[in-house]
Amino acid sequence: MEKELRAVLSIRLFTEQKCFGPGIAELLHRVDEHHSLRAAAQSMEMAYSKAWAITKGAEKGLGVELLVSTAGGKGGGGATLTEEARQILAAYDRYCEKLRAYGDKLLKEEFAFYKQMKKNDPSD
Amino acid sequence: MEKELRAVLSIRLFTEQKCFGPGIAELLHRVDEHHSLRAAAQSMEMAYSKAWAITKGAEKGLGVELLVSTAGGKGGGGATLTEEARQILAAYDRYCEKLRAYGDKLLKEEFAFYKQMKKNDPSD
DNA sequence: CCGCGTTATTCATACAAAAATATCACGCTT
DNA sequence: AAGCGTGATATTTTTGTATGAATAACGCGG
Repeated sequence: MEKELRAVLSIRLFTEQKCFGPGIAELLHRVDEHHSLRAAAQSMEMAYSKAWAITKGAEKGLGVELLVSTAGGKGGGGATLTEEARQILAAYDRYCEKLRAYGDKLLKEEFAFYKQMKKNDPSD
Repeated sequence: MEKELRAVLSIRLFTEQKCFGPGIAELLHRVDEHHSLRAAAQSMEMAYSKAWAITKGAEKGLGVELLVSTAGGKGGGGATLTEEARQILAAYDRYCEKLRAYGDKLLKEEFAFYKQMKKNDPSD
Protein backbone atom coordinates (compact mmCIF):
# COMPACT_ATOMS: atom_id res chain seq x y z
CA MET A 1 0.00 0.00 0.00
CA GLU A 2 1.79 3.04 -1.37
CA LYS A 3 0.77 6.59 -0.44
CA GLU A 4 1.95 8.50 -3.47
CA LEU A 5 2.79 12.10 -2.66
CA ARG A 6 1.97 14.64 -5.34
CA ALA A 7 1.95 18.41 -5.64
CA VAL A 8 -1.00 20.35 -7.00
CA LEU A 9 -0.20 23.83 -8.26
CA SER A 10 -2.80 26.50 -8.73
CA ILE A 11 -1.33 29.14 -11.00
CA ARG A 12 -2.88 32.59 -11.24
CA LEU A 13 -1.73 35.80 -12.87
CA PHE A 14 -2.18 39.18 -11.22
CA THR A 15 -1.61 42.73 -12.26
CA GLU A 16 -3.10 45.13 -9.74
CA GLN A 17 -5.94 42.60 -9.46
CA LYS A 18 -6.52 38.91 -10.05
CA CYS A 19 -6.93 38.52 -13.76
CA PHE A 20 -6.10 35.06 -15.10
CA GLY A 21 -6.29 31.54 -13.77
CA PRO A 22 -7.35 28.01 -14.65
CA GLY A 23 -11.04 28.95 -14.83
CA ILE A 24 -10.78 31.63 -17.48
CA ALA A 25 -8.17 29.55 -19.32
CA GLU A 26 -10.48 26.58 -19.71
CA LEU A 27 -13.36 28.87 -20.53
CA LEU A 28 -11.44 30.52 -23.37
CA HIS A 29 -10.46 27.13 -24.76
CA ARG A 30 -14.11 26.19 -24.84
CA VAL A 31 -15.20 29.47 -26.39
CA ASP A 32 -12.70 28.76 -29.14
CA GLU A 33 -14.32 25.38 -29.55
CA HIS A 34 -18.00 26.38 -29.37
CA HIS A 35 -17.84 29.93 -30.79
CA SER A 36 -20.19 30.98 -27.99
CA LEU A 37 -19.70 32.13 -24.42
CA ARG A 38 -22.97 30.62 -23.29
CA ALA A 39 -22.24 27.22 -24.83
CA ALA A 40 -18.73 27.30 -23.39
CA ALA A 41 -19.98 28.02 -19.89
CA GLN A 42 -22.67 25.37 -20.15
CA SER A 43 -20.16 22.77 -21.35
CA MET A 44 -18.17 23.18 -18.15
CA GLU A 45 -21.25 23.56 -15.93
CA MET A 46 -20.49 27.17 -15.14
CA ALA A 47 -23.22 29.79 -14.84
CA TYR A 48 -23.23 32.18 -17.78
CA SER A 49 -23.24 35.11 -15.39
CA LYS A 50 -20.02 33.89 -13.84
CA ALA A 51 -18.42 33.19 -17.20
CA TRP A 52 -19.23 36.72 -18.24
CA ALA A 53 -17.95 38.14 -14.95
CA ILE A 54 -14.59 36.40 -15.08
CA THR A 55 -13.97 37.37 -18.69
CA LYS A 56 -14.78 40.99 -17.84
CA GLY A 57 -12.49 40.78 -14.83
CA ALA A 58 -9.68 39.29 -16.89
CA GLU A 59 -10.07 41.94 -19.59
CA LYS A 60 -10.00 44.68 -17.01
CA GLY A 61 -7.00 43.23 -15.17
CA LEU A 62 -4.98 42.54 -18.30
CA GLY A 63 -6.06 45.71 -20.06
CA VAL A 64 -6.70 43.61 -23.17
CA GLU A 65 -9.88 42.63 -24.99
CA LEU A 66 -10.28 38.88 -24.99
CA LEU A 67 -13.58 38.25 -26.77
CA VAL A 68 -15.22 39.55 -29.91
CA SER A 69 -18.96 39.14 -29.36
CA THR A 70 -22.03 39.63 -31.51
CA ALA A 71 -25.61 39.58 -30.22
CA GLY A 72 -28.44 38.66 -32.55
CA GLY A 73 -28.24 37.40 -36.09
CA LYS A 74 -27.44 33.91 -37.34
CA GLY A 75 -27.68 31.46 -34.47
CA GLY A 76 -28.43 34.32 -32.11
CA GLY A 77 -24.87 35.54 -32.12
CA GLY A 78 -21.64 34.24 -30.65
CA ALA A 79 -18.18 35.00 -29.39
CA THR A 80 -14.66 34.30 -30.61
CA LEU A 81 -11.19 34.93 -29.20
CA THR A 82 -9.12 37.94 -30.11
CA GLU A 83 -5.57 37.40 -31.34
CA GLU A 84 -4.32 38.77 -28.00
CA ALA A 85 -6.44 36.25 -26.14
CA ARG A 86 -4.90 33.43 -28.16
CA GLN A 87 -1.40 34.61 -27.38
CA ILE A 88 -2.04 35.00 -23.67
CA LEU A 89 -3.82 31.67 -23.44
CA ALA A 90 -1.01 29.90 -25.25
CA ALA A 91 1.59 31.54 -23.02
CA TYR A 92 -0.35 30.58 -19.89
CA ASP A 93 -0.63 26.99 -21.04
CA ARG A 94 3.08 26.75 -21.77
CA TYR A 95 3.87 28.43 -18.46
CA CYS A 96 1.72 25.97 -16.50
CA GLU A 97 3.08 22.97 -18.31
CA LYS A 98 6.72 23.87 -17.79
CA LEU A 99 6.17 24.83 -14.17
CA ARG A 100 4.38 21.57 -13.42
CA ALA A 101 7.07 19.55 -15.15
CA TYR A 102 9.72 21.21 -13.01
CA GLY A 103 7.53 20.80 -9.95
CA ASP A 104 7.29 17.05 -10.52
CA LYS A 105 11.03 16.70 -10.86
CA LEU A 106 11.67 18.87 -7.80
CA LEU A 107 9.19 16.95 -5.68
CA LYS A 108 11.14 13.74 -6.14
CA GLU A 109 14.32 15.47 -5.06
CA GLU A 110 13.05 17.35 -2.04
CA PHE A 111 10.76 14.68 -0.66
CA ALA A 112 12.86 11.61 -1.29
CA PHE A 113 13.20 11.23 2.49
CA TYR A 114 9.44 10.98 2.92
CA LYS A 115 9.16 7.53 1.33
CA GLN A 116 11.83 6.30 3.69
CA MET A 117 10.12 7.93 6.63
CA LYS A 118 6.92 6.12 5.84
CA LYS A 119 8.70 2.83 5.28
CA ASN A 120 10.15 2.95 8.79
CA ASP A 121 6.81 3.83 10.33
CA PRO A 122 5.54 0.74 12.15
CA SER A 123 1.99 2.19 12.35
CA ASP A 124 1.61 1.98 8.58
CA MET B 1 2.05 53.70 -15.43
CA GLU B 2 3.32 50.16 -15.52
CA LYS B 3 1.01 47.19 -15.00
CA GLU B 4 3.41 44.65 -13.61
CA LEU B 5 2.35 41.09 -14.35
CA ARG B 6 3.09 38.57 -11.64
CA ALA B 7 2.26 34.94 -10.98
CA VAL B 8 0.89 33.73 -7.66
CA LEU B 9 1.41 30.03 -7.00
CA SER B 10 -0.53 28.12 -4.44
CA ILE B 11 1.36 24.93 -3.71
CA ARG B 12 -0.38 22.03 -2.02
CA LEU B 13 0.62 18.46 -1.35
CA PHE B 14 -1.80 15.57 -1.72
CA THR B 15 -1.66 11.91 -1.00
CA GLU B 16 -5.09 10.36 -1.32
CA GLN B 17 -6.39 13.59 0.22
CA LYS B 18 -5.29 17.20 0.58
CA CYS B 19 -2.74 17.22 3.34
CA PHE B 20 -0.28 20.11 3.23
CA GLY B 21 -0.37 23.69 2.02
CA PRO B 22 0.61 27.24 2.90
CA GLY B 23 -1.85 27.39 5.82
CA ILE B 24 -0.53 24.43 7.76
CA ALA B 25 3.03 25.42 6.87
CA GLU B 26 2.75 28.85 8.43
CA LEU B 27 0.83 27.41 11.34
CA LEU B 28 3.60 24.94 12.10
CA HIS B 29 6.20 27.69 11.93
CA ARG B 30 4.23 29.62 14.50
CA VAL B 31 3.70 26.62 16.75
CA ASP B 32 7.46 26.23 16.74
CA GLU B 33 7.71 29.85 17.79
CA HIS B 34 4.94 29.97 20.39
CA HIS B 35 5.03 26.39 21.70
CA SER B 36 1.23 26.44 21.56
CA LEU B 37 -1.34 25.65 18.91
CA ARG B 38 -3.79 28.18 20.27
CA ALA B 39 -1.25 30.99 20.39
CA ALA B 40 -0.03 30.09 16.91
CA ALA B 41 -3.52 30.25 15.48
CA GLN B 42 -4.27 33.51 17.23
CA SER B 43 -1.05 35.09 15.98
CA MET B 44 -2.12 34.52 12.39
CA GLU B 45 -5.78 35.35 13.03
CA MET B 46 -6.90 31.81 12.38
CA ALA B 47 -9.68 30.21 14.39
CA TYR B 48 -8.32 27.60 16.78
CA SER B 49 -10.89 25.11 15.57
CA LYS B 50 -9.56 25.50 12.04
CA ALA B 51 -5.96 25.22 13.16
CA TRP B 52 -6.78 22.01 14.92
CA ALA B 53 -8.72 20.67 11.94
CA ILE B 54 -5.97 21.31 9.41
CA THR B 55 -3.30 19.74 11.58
CA LYS B 56 -5.46 16.66 12.04
CA GLY B 57 -6.13 16.58 8.30
CA ALA B 58 -2.43 16.90 7.53
CA GLU B 59 -1.51 14.17 9.99
CA LYS B 60 -4.11 11.86 8.52
CA GLY B 61 -3.11 12.62 4.93
CA LEU B 62 0.62 12.29 5.52
CA GLY B 63 0.31 9.36 7.90
CA VAL B 64 2.72 11.17 10.21
CA GLU B 65 2.30 12.77 13.63
CA LEU B 66 3.09 16.46 13.42
CA LEU B 67 2.45 17.77 16.93
CA VAL B 68 3.25 16.59 20.43
CA SER B 69 0.57 18.13 22.64
CA THR B 70 -0.04 18.29 26.36
CA ALA B 71 -3.24 19.56 27.96
CA GLY B 72 -3.14 20.98 31.47
CA GLY B 73 -0.12 21.62 33.63
CA LYS B 74 2.33 24.48 33.48
CA GLY B 75 0.89 27.29 31.38
CA GLY B 76 -2.14 25.15 30.65
CA GLY B 77 -0.26 22.91 28.29
CA GLY B 78 1.22 23.39 24.83
CA ALA B 79 2.34 21.84 21.59
CA THR B 80 5.65 21.32 19.84
CA LEU B 81 6.68 19.92 16.47
CA THR B 82 7.81 16.37 15.97
CA GLU B 83 11.07 15.72 14.17
CA GLU B 84 9.08 14.48 11.17
CA ALA B 85 7.12 17.73 11.11
CA ARG B 86 10.35 19.71 11.02
CA GLN B 87 11.67 17.70 8.12
CA ILE B 88 8.48 17.97 6.10
CA LEU B 89 8.12 21.66 6.80
CA ALA B 90 11.70 22.34 5.78
CA ALA B 91 11.25 20.34 2.59
CA TYR B 92 8.03 22.16 1.77
CA ASP B 93 9.70 25.53 2.27
CA ARG B 94 12.63 24.63 0.05
CA TYR B 95 10.24 23.21 -2.54
CA CYS B 96 8.14 26.39 -2.61
CA GLU B 97 11.14 28.67 -2.77
CA LYS B 98 12.75 26.86 -5.69
CA LEU B 99 9.49 26.55 -7.56
CA ARG B 100 8.71 30.23 -7.17
CA ALA B 101 12.20 31.22 -8.24
CA TYR B 102 11.79 29.17 -11.41
CA GLY B 103 8.29 30.57 -11.87
CA ASP B 104 9.60 34.12 -11.78
CA LYS B 105 12.26 33.39 -14.35
CA LEU B 106 9.81 31.53 -16.56
CA LEU B 107 7.24 34.31 -16.39
CA LYS B 108 9.68 36.78 -17.91
CA GLU B 109 10.40 34.38 -20.74
CA GLU B 110 6.88 33.32 -21.61
CA PHE B 111 5.19 36.68 -21.18
CA ALA B 112 7.82 38.94 -22.67
CA PHE B 113 5.40 39.69 -25.51
CA TYR B 114 2.80 41.01 -23.07
CA LYS B 115 4.73 44.17 -22.22
CA GLN B 116 5.07 44.91 -25.90
CA MET B 117 1.40 44.19 -26.45
CA LYS B 118 0.45 46.71 -23.81
CA LYS B 119 2.89 49.30 -25.15
CA ASN B 120 1.21 49.20 -28.55
CA ASP B 121 -2.26 49.50 -27.03
CA PRO B 122 -3.50 53.03 -27.72
CA SER B 123 -6.28 52.65 -25.11
CA ASP B 124 -3.77 52.46 -22.30
C1' DC C 1 -42.64 41.85 -38.20
C1' DC C 2 -42.45 38.47 -34.87
C1' DG C 3 -39.75 34.73 -32.79
C1' DC C 4 -35.53 32.68 -31.59
C1' DG C 5 -31.04 32.33 -29.39
C1' DT C 6 -27.45 34.90 -28.36
C1' DT C 7 -24.80 38.75 -25.59
C1' DA C 8 -25.07 41.92 -21.61
C1' DT C 9 -26.30 43.13 -16.86
C1' DT C 10 -28.25 43.16 -12.34
C1' DC C 11 -29.99 40.93 -8.33
C1' DA C 12 -32.09 37.75 -4.83
C1' DT C 13 -31.43 33.47 -3.13
C1' DA C 14 -29.22 28.97 -2.01
C1' DC C 15 -25.33 26.61 -0.74
C1' DA C 16 -20.74 25.77 0.98
C1' DA C 17 -16.85 27.16 3.47
C1' DA C 18 -15.03 29.56 7.30
C1' DA C 19 -15.40 31.53 11.74
C1' DA C 20 -17.14 32.04 16.18
C1' DT C 21 -19.00 29.92 20.16
C1' DA C 22 -19.79 26.48 23.66
C1' DT C 23 -18.36 22.67 26.35
C1' DC C 24 -15.38 19.46 28.45
C1' DA C 25 -10.89 17.29 29.99
C1' DC C 26 -6.46 18.00 31.65
C1' DG C 27 -2.93 18.94 35.18
C1' DC C 28 0.02 22.43 37.38
C1' DT C 29 -0.30 26.35 40.83
C1' DT C 30 -1.82 28.61 44.63
C1' DA D 1 -9.93 22.04 45.92
C1' DA D 2 -10.61 25.94 42.96
C1' DG D 3 -8.75 28.51 39.11
C1' DC D 4 -6.20 29.17 35.09
C1' DG D 5 -4.96 28.42 30.23
C1' DT D 6 -4.35 24.98 27.31
C1' DG D 7 -5.91 20.99 24.01
C1' DA D 8 -9.99 18.57 21.92
C1' DT D 9 -14.45 18.49 19.86
C1' DA D 10 -19.19 19.50 18.35
C1' DT D 11 -22.46 22.88 17.24
C1' DT D 12 -24.06 27.27 15.76
C1' DT D 13 -23.44 31.55 13.27
C1' DT D 14 -21.47 34.26 9.81
C1' DT D 15 -19.48 35.14 5.46
C1' DG D 16 -18.49 34.49 0.80
C1' DT D 17 -19.46 32.71 -3.59
C1' DA D 18 -22.13 30.49 -7.21
C1' DT D 19 -26.30 30.02 -9.23
C1' DG D 20 -30.45 30.96 -11.64
C1' DA D 21 -34.05 34.31 -12.66
C1' DA D 22 -35.28 38.54 -14.72
C1' DT D 23 -34.74 42.04 -18.22
C1' DA D 24 -33.06 44.37 -22.27
C1' DA D 25 -30.83 44.76 -26.82
C1' DC D 26 -29.50 42.75 -30.99
C1' DG D 27 -30.16 40.99 -35.80
C1' DC D 28 -31.13 37.19 -38.91
C1' DG D 29 -34.98 33.94 -40.71
C1' DG D 30 -39.34 32.52 -41.55
